[in-house]
Amino acid sequence: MTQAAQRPLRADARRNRERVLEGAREVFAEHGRDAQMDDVAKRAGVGVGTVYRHFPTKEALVAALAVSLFEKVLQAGRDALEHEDPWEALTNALWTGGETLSSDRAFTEIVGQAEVPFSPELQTEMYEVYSTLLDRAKASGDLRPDIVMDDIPMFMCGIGMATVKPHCCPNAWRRHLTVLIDGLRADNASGPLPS
Amino acid sequence: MTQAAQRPLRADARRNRERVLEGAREVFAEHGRDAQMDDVAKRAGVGVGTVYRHFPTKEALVAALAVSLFEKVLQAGRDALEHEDPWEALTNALWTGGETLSSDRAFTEIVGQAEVPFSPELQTEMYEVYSTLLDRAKASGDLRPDIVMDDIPMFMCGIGMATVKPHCCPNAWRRHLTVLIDGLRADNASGPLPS
Amino acid sequence: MTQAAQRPLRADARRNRERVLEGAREVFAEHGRDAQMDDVAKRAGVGVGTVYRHFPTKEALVAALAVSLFEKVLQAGRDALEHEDPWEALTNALWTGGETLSSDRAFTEIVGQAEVPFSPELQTEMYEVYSTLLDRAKASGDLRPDIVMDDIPMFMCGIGMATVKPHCCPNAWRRHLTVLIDGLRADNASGPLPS
Amino acid sequence: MTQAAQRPLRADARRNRERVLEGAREVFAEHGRDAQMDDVAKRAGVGVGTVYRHFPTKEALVAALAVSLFEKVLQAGRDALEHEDPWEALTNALWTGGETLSSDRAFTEIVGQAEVPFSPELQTEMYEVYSTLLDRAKASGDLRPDIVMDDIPMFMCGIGMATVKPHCCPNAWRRHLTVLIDGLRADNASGPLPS
DNA sequence: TATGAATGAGCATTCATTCAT
DNA sequence: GATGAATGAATGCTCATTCAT
Repeated sequence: MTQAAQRPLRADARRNRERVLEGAREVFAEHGRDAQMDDVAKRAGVGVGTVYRHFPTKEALVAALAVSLFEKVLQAGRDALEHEDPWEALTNALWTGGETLSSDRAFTEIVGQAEVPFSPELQTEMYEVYSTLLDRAKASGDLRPDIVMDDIPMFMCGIGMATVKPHCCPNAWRRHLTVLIDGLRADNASGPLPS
Repeated sequence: MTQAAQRPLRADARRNRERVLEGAREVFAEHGRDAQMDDVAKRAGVGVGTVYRHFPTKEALVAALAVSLFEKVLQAGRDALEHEDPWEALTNALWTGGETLSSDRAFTEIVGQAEVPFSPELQTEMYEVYSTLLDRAKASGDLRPDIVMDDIPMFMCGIGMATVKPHCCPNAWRRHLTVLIDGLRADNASGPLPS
Repeated sequence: MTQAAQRPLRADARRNRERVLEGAREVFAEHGRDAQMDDVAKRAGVGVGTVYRHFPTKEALVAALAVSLFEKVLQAGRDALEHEDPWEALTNALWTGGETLSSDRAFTEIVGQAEVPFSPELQTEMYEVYSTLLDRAKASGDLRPDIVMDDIPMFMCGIGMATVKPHCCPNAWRRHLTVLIDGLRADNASGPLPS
Repeated sequence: MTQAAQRPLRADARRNRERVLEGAREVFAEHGRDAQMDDVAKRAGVGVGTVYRHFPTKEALVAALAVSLFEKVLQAGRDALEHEDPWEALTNALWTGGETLSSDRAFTEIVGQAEVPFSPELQTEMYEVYSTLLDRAKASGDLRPDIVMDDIPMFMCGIGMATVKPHCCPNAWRRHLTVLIDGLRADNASGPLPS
């Protein structure tokens, strides 16, 4: 009942929340983290007040944006787990994740800043999914054995960086990732990674 | 004599300029490009006016910082040209350049933003030096033949990114570069780079 | 209805705009163009931000002030056109305009500086109204025939100047204008004006 | 002796003082009271320190400028006393004073600001000279009898104002003064001045 | 004594956030 | 709830003045 009474409102609110997030994505992609809340509101077609109703601070809005991207990368990992071949699975995750990141300048800006708070659940699942991918690829002998979970975001950020530079060809990140993946192969390792 | 009479003033001013640059380097490294001019002044132990005497705007100060790093990377390239072995030369340049970049969060912040105006001379020399390094390494068959000059800054930025993430171990960028370099070897190329 | 629903906001904003203009008028009258935006805000009883919402820069605020006075002077001219007697009409315009100018030190400050941008429409109407006044008074033989439109602001500024000098009696400008008007009579012309 | 020993220095210093004043005159004429001390120094070909050696504050420098003009106007009055004809004498003073003022935008700017402190001696002599001119012209029946000493600076400022407006013809102030002088004639007075 | 580099209070302007409508 | 006008702390920059050389 209460549910029934509230649903219309919630649908409205949810739609608004989405519009704000979408507007924020666009505006942050264009202007980086210097984008202004007023511009987000304008792009979303709502008043600033509405932005603040859904996200208490600018920081919270940025965090929400980060989470939404984080989740896409996580999903890329989950999907990749389906692949039989461990190396195929890992590289698939990296390519899909790269695609996501490269399409969103905001992400790099955001992750470039410290302290983006992802929920423990999200982090745990991320850790588990990607650890599994890494472990399998190590077990099959395809992946350098000393790669660790913490190296992954670092690689991903490199990709994001490739996206930011405006003079690069749109494939820049793909070149970057190609080299990186070749470097990840166990066979190609010139030696152990510094620890 | 006239020289001796003039030098003290200039020496003082030059010293102050250095102090400002050094202070700026520290402050920007700590707070990124949001660092405040007043803080730069405080760190340098001078008044804000002095900062502005040497650098007309915040933008100019940041640019000066970028140039000073750019020149270090260029120097790394020049030095590397001395090496007999082409592959040795290239990787040496990358390692030395990486060392420079990784020690300075500001650089990544700066390069992450578009429009850093380096002088044409600087850019030209940079291009020539690194092109030579690449060409030699390609000629000797060590480097993937389809690597181009434009890929270099992209790789470097990836390194910078590795430095920014605060939770990474101090060797993070070295792990990144190790993988990258292994991926650059002609022998390890799984295929051509997307163009 | 929709009107009624929207008006309150606009009415509020408009009221605030007026308060800002009024505050600015007072503060600029007191401190000249060196008056500070914060003081304008304080006098208007609003935050600085509100001042800036209505006038994007200090310059724009000053210009708005100038326009508002300019319009009063124009209105003085329009009203004067009603008078039958051409000389009566002209002197009336001058007296009324003088009254306006003398009450506002800011205007003199502003006009004393070059480059006050009045809209072409405003300037055109000003020109037409005062030219008519002059032509009529010349035609009736009351006014010196070689007076031209460009002389008018000059005379007016003289009045403004009389107002600025703080040691003058409040009637100073009236003494000034009295002499001036007597000098404008065709009968009193000792010779042609230098061109 | 001490005198003899100091004179060379004084000559130097006096020359510098003049250079500063001259530079200030030029710079204030160009940029009005917003002119900067550094610019004055540059124009005078000296360091700022030297400007400050001769004039303790910007205010003092501006005052000195005002005094120098004030003295020219005073001199114009003194010279005019030589004329036999009282009306000739008065108008001559006005024309010569006008010439001086009109050549110096700075003066208007300066006098436009309140509180320019002239020495009592200067003020007294000014008062005496011009009062004499006025009294003689009243006695001969040429000048409106209710003109008082305080009206003079006001008229002069009107002239200064005519000079400031950049779009006016160079003779603008002469037109203004012509009208004014015609208005000063006793015969042309339409009535008493408001008091 | 002259110089001009250094100083820092002061001011215009911005923008995240609040709150009356 | 939604709106956008209002708020004011924060920040880049200026310029009169000081002082080490």
